[in-house]
Amino acid sequence: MLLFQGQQFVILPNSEGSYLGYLTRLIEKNGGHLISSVEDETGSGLATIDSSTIVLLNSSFVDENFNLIQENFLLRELRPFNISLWNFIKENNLKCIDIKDISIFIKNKKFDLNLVQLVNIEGHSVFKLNDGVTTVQTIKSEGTNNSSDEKILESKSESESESESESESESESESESESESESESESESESESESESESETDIEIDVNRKTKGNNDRIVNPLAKLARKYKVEGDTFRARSYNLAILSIDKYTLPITSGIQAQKEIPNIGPSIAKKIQRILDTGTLPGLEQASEQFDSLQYFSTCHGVGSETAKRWNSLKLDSFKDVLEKFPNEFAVEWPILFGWSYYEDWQKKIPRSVCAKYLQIVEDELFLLDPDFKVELQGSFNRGLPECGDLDLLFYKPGCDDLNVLCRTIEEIAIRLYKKSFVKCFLQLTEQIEKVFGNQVRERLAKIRLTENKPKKFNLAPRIKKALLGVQLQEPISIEPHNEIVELKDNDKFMSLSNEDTSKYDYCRRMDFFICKWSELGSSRIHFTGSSEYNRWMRLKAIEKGMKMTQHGLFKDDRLLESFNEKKIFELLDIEYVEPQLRNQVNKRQKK
DNA sequence: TGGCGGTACTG
DNA sequence: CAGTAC
DNA sequence: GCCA
Repeated sequence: MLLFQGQQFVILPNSEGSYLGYLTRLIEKNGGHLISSVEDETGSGLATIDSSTIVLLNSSFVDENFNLIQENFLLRELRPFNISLWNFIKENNLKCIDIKDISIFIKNKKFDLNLVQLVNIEGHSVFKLNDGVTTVQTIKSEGTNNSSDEKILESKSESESESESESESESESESESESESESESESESESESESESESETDIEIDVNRKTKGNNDRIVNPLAKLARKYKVEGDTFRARSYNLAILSIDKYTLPITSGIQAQKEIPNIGPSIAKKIQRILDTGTLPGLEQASEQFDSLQYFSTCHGVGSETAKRWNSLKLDSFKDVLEKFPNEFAVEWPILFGWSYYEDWQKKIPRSVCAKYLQIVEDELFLLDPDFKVELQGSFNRGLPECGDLDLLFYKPGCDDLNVLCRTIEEIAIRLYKKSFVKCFLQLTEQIEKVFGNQVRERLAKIRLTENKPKKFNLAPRIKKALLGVQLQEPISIEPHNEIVELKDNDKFMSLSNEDTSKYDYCRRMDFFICKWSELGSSRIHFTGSSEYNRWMRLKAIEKGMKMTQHGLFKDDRLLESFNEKKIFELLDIEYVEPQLRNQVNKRQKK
């Protein structure tokens, strides 16, 4: 008698991509029947599902207390026709388990649901915010079926798990006091954030800001200045300009004079006010045009991973205008910092945004490999994905293991995972070296060096880190993805194309992506999640709050006088800082109205 | 006038 | 230490 | 660059 004989399973959000191949084969080998996702829109596939079907949930949607998390993300990964499947599951109370728990049955050689913890999928919508308002914030990526989305999401959430119930309840108590303090601006109604979520661009990337509003002719020159200062390495000045721009965007009235702007808009001081007046008078700013040539040069170089403002300025002042130029005139510039070679090789790929629907595929691959290595380990997508953005610049993966604070185990694991995935050709390159990584990857570094004829100068002596707390990688899917990113990028000059490792076939979109592995101790899960979810602006703002209160906030926790106050419980950290807890989706920009 | 987030990795 | 990146 |  086979283990899963006669038992039906369905994998959510999907089992496609063959990355779950290992598990599906395992199940089928043991006599289980796997319902492939319902592939037609008629819903007829539902007929094959009955109340005894077991739902296998992708582990990234299950938290340590076996509650469903990130239901909105789950729904987004489901195809439109599978939304009804999800409805069916909820209505009929189908049993859900974490897909990783399949291993428990295998281990015990027994299929018995008592062996595992069922996942609680009721009443755990992330749309439940602290203020008790059910926020249906739909991210406007592919808006095919918003209506059905919302219907499901309105399921109210009274049954909270006890683990978070205390923090919930007390933040509720003070929520009403603040409701009137901020009247007009953006927060008013959530539905509105869907229609113009464009305003929530990251502070770094207002390059692609849309033209809107009267104040745009003022903002554009300022944005240019911000980018200019950024590539010049004057980050504080650049940041000031960006903050000013965000403030102008929030200011709904037309700007008629510099003085007015300085008086009424925050983050605008005498200098920017003067520039605004100049723009109002003449339509532009002096110096922008003639500076643009230098700007192009600096931008061209510093777009490459590993090249920052200082290197870019140095190369620019040496009158170099391409990487090849640098190579020919100053070959030693490359002899030392080999990661730059990969930045050069994937120059264009690494600028391409990743549609969030694709991100899940990348996660899946890592998850499957991690499961084989240690099924107790967890990995989560952080960064812009976690904040719900429709496109991500890179993928930030946070690894941890419940109960494990051992840095050696954690470091070793991400290193091993990365190496295994390199052998499977998913990982294309590493940006640091350890002894182990050098063994498999060293030759490719040497190959890149040989490509620019530097092999002789620097035989094969690399600095090897004893262990790595984070792994910076380039990764690539085997099968092309049929979704095209559409952001603008800085193009590699023809002279420099000979180093490119991008796929020649531009009809396929299997770009190389930047992926970062991070680890955190179990005891630091909360502060790490805050840190890696970002955004960077949000982190800055939060850490500033900590400073104001005489505390210090890092990815390792919240401290006062070097004493740890809290690092595990995310909500508690917010509480200690007197900040209202907000879901990751609302951390794309700083929310001016913190309460209490 | 000093401060601007705090940490990890490389050479 | 400076430089770069997260 | 702006702000405390």
